Amino acid sequence: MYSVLMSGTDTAGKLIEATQELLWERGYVGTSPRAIQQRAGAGQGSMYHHFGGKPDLARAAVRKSAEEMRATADADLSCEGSARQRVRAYLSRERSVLRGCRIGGLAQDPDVVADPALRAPLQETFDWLRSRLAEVLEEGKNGGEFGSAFDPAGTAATVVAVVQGGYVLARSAGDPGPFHEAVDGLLRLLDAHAAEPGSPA
Amino acid sequence: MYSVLMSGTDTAGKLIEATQELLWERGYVGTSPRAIQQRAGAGQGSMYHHFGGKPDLARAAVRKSAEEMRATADADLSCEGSARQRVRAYLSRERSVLRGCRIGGLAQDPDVVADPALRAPLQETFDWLRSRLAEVLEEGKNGGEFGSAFDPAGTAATVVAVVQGGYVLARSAGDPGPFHEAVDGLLRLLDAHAAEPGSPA
DNA sequence: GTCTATATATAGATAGAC
DNA sequence: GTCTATCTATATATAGAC
Repeated sequence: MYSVLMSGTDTAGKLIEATQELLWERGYVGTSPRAIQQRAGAGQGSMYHHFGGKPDLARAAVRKSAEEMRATADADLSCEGSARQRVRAYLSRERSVLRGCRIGGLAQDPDVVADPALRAPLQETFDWLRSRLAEVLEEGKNGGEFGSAFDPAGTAATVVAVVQGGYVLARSAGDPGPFHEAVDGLLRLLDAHAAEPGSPA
Repeated sequence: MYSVLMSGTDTAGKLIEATQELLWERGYVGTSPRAIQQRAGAGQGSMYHHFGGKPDLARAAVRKSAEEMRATADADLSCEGSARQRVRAYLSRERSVLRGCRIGGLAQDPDVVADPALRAPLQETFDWLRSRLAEVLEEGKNGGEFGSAFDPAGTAATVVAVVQGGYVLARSAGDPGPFHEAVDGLLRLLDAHAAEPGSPA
């Protein structure tokens, strides 16, 4: 198995990176081996030497994208500040909204959800993200940032869904606006759950 | 132009309905004219007699699906009850969660967002839905259901995003669970915005 | 209106030379 | 490891008979 830790300077690495890009832009069904080879600057022979075919290459590319996405999210959620500030940092990070989510976008593809090896990185990424957000929100609740009725796990699922759904609304509108409206609406709802001023910090 | 009001008993209607189903199941890129003809029980000649080709047929099918989706949502949001009850009715309606949204799912398809005539029904549907939800929430706020800091328009965008994102999480997990967790988390956040008991009904 | 024949391009992969 | 040739199936459509 090709190590995901290598950078894309060798042929196999370039093929993986080209596949990552194309899966993001065109989805799995819309990505052809030919397009991958052209973008990677590699020939047919190279691709089928290093990988068993399109599904095999796609599995490597999706795993790598999932790892990168987790690292990015973890950086936001592990920064300095209160739980509320860290969730806000995650939600307000600059994104190329109209491109959508590299991982979430693949969930629409029937051939991806039908192949356990292709779907697994999606499931693992969102499971991890929800649980990491729940952890942060739980810390905030324990620290007195939220009231006693506040539900960290449920709220974590809502936060992730707003981001993924925001992408859908933005792409449908051809405009990043709806993404930001959905996120801002969520942040206001979260503020309403804030504990009374003067609660334990 | 083929009237969207006719039922699918004639050939053109059957072609449109077959296309609606396939777009939902396989997306635009993943749907071939051949598959449409087979599902509709129509031949090549029929399809190209009634429609100019795949894009033309897809435009008719997407417009029809969008109309149907708006009618369904409007039924929930126009029912009896408080604003909170109507939004809850919309969010808690029974859905085939793992199939995803017929309209939102198409936003992932690059050929859909690139074609203004194909993307327009998506944009119009979500614009309408957000504005209809904002209307309901505004009525609720005016009726004293929510506090003065409550933002109907922002919350409406959040509600729509949670549903669309919930589909993404569920399909990624191969399990409807995450959809319902995201929706439940949202409903709890909304409850936190409730006005004090005793406010004007 | 519907059918069959035909046409070009691409998808996705294998074989074997170098 | 990489290249070129080759292969079968499908995508997407046009032409013209009936």
